Amino acid sequence: MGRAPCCDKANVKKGPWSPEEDAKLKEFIEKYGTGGNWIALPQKAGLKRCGKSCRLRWLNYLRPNIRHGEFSDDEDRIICSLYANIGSRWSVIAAQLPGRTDNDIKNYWNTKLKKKLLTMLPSLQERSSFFPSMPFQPPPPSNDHHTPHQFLNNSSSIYTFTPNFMNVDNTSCSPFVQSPPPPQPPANNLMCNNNTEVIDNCYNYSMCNSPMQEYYHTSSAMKYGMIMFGSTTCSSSEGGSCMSQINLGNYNKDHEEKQKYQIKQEDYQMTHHDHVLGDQTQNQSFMIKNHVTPLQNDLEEVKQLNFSSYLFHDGDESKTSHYQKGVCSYYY
DNA sequence: AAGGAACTCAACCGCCAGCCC
DNA sequence: AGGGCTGGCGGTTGAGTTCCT
Repeated sequence: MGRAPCCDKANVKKGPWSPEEDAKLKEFIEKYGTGGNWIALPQKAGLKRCGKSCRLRWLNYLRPNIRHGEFSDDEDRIICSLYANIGSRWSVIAAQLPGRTDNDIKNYWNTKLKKKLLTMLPSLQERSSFFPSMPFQPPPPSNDHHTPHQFLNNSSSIYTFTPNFMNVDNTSCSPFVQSPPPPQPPANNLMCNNNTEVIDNCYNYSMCNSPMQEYYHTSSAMKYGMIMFGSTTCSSSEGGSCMSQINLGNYNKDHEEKQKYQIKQEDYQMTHHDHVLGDQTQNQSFMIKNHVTPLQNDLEEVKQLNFSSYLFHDGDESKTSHYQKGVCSYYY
């Protein structure tokens, strides 16, 4: 048995709304409210429309304080930041942009903002988990032990990507910012202390023992099918393989936190594997990040999200490989 | 000027969670 | 407890518009 239709499809009008219909709907809702029942509303209002259609028209177009038109730079930043962190949760994103509808934001992202970012970072289009439709290819195996610096030196340009739009010095920046040449890795490879506070506040770079920055490299990094997203979490490492350096300790220490975000062990592992960076990560700390951003701190809804969606925001997890979902950072 | 391509965005579709009986 | 109903949501569509050649 099929699903019961929400209305009599044969007797409802579809397509664009006329000014008369808009006026009818607006007048009715302003007078009587929705009555908590959209399905019954069109009949009461004298509209030959599906209740869902009325709801959509009201929410996306007729209700007061709706803003249409150009998005500001600030709005761009918020959208990018949230998208990078939580993916296509348009209603959650819209909740942070007064007057904007989820539909507007979705359209804006799909038609303009995504392209805008691509323009800023052309080779991103080549291969990126950022765009799930892009095929992912594991990087070639590597026997050398490049330091990140050496690795990055092979490149023509280096980008820092911070979806929360904060530079390491806490100044605001655009999503993709060409970075200065990376400083030399610290001699002791110690990236950051294990202070939980650092984990909880990834912006406090000053707490790290050594300079740390995340880089997004247009040719080399993308060649490896990676994109580094988000704010940072620190970790330390003392050699060993990439996999063995996966720093789960900080999260494991905080069982409550782990539970809160429903972190799964496999979620960590999928992002940290030799296939992504090979031995190039041997001397660097490398771990999945908890995307704690100031914005999120204001967002109870965001906090409730499954942790994996913070890390892998490509939508349908059942259709994508773990590697495609890889969202990672590397530090030195 | 015309025709095709590309883009925009309002609207629709169908799934899902939660509520109610 | 469970089935039906509804609202909410994200993905997709397609008509209208703009751009390009």
